[in-house]
Amino acid sequence: MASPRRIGAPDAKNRIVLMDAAEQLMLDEGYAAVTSRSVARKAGLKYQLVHYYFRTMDELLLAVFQRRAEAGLQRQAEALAGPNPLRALWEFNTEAAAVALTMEFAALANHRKTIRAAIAEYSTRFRDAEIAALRTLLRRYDIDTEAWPGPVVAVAMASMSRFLVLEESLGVTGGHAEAFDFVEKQILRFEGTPDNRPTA
Amino acid sequence: MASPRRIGAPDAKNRIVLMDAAEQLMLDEGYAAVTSRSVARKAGLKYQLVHYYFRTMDELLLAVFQRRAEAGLQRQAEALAGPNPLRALWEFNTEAAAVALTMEFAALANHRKTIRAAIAEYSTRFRDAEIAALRTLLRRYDIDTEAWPGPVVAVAMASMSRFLVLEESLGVTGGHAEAFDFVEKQILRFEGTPDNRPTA
DNA sequence: GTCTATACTTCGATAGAC
DNA sequence: GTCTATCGAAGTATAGAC
Repeated sequence: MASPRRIGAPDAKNRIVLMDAAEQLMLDEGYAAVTSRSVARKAGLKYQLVHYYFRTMDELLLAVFQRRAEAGLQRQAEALAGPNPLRALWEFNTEAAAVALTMEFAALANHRKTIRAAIAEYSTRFRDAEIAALRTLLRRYDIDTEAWPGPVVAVAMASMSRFLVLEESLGVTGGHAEAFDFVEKQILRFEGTPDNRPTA
Repeated sequence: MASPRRIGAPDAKNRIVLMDAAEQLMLDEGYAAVTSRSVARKAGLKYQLVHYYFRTMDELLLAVFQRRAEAGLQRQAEALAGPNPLRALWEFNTEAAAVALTMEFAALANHRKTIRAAIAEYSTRFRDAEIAALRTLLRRYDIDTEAWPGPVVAVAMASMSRFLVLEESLGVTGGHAEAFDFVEKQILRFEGTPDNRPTA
């Protein structure tokens, strides 16, 4: 399995450049467009360099995913620790680029074992953090957690946010205005606007 | 644009066989694995025949999508017209194969114009039917449509069902048991079990 | 309707010189 | 660390014989 081939340092500048190019390509044209040649072209390098920094294309894709996932976990933690966790979480989960990239990796995961394992691991960590945060949050806002358990609210928020963003990117908007309005009302009710917390 | 090349009849048997093979490949290995050679191999035909029945690979993919979408609209209409529309809609939207195929096409749509247009069109028709049905349904079940507008419930059901199925296929299950349980309780409340309508 | 033959492109990956 | 050179495999698509 292991190759005796030489490999570039993990912190080399060109390694980062190649990862940036791969990520951008994935967003613009989908994972199928991420080839060693296309990545190198976008990075302004020779395509053989891709194979010098990454043993296989899977290794490159995996590195791109892990970098974003780690950064995402960091940002999620900050959002949940802030003064308006509900709003911050919703906004974090409706970032168009992040959702698009996640969907692309999810599609890729259907037939790439290593990607699949990485997605499963990070998704679980994201979900666990959301559930833990929502449990305490719902209690703080005096919400009936018998009728609205934390895990249910977490799944509902995660699914609706991603789904709405995904559909909008495809040009589908039926019911979106009402859905966004509904979510906004709930957030307003418990956290008000970012600058204006409700008194109740 | 138009080619003078000969093309097979739309109802030819091998055309159907090729579409079946393409669909199965898409489910098993993702859209990137759907090539003229792989499709023909699975169908037990020469790969040149793919180009005889379909001018381009896009045309094949589009035909596969449209066939499933039309069948789906038909089944959705039946579900919504039945005695337990809420349960039927939920079950219809949580069919693993259908969700997987939809997600694969959604990913494909990011960089294939013709697929994108088809997805947008059919998704809108699906959503419109769901919203129309839920509007009358919520009224029938005496649900406060001020607090729970039809479009909001439609979007929530559509997003949660697909999201849960997608995550399970990746091996992510955090919060799923609670979410499925929550949905089941709501359906039970308004429609009971399939054989046992509630009295209230 | 199905076949052979073919043209052309792009891919991942490696070896070895500089 | 980057280059040239190259391999073999796979892809889309078309022409023309049968």
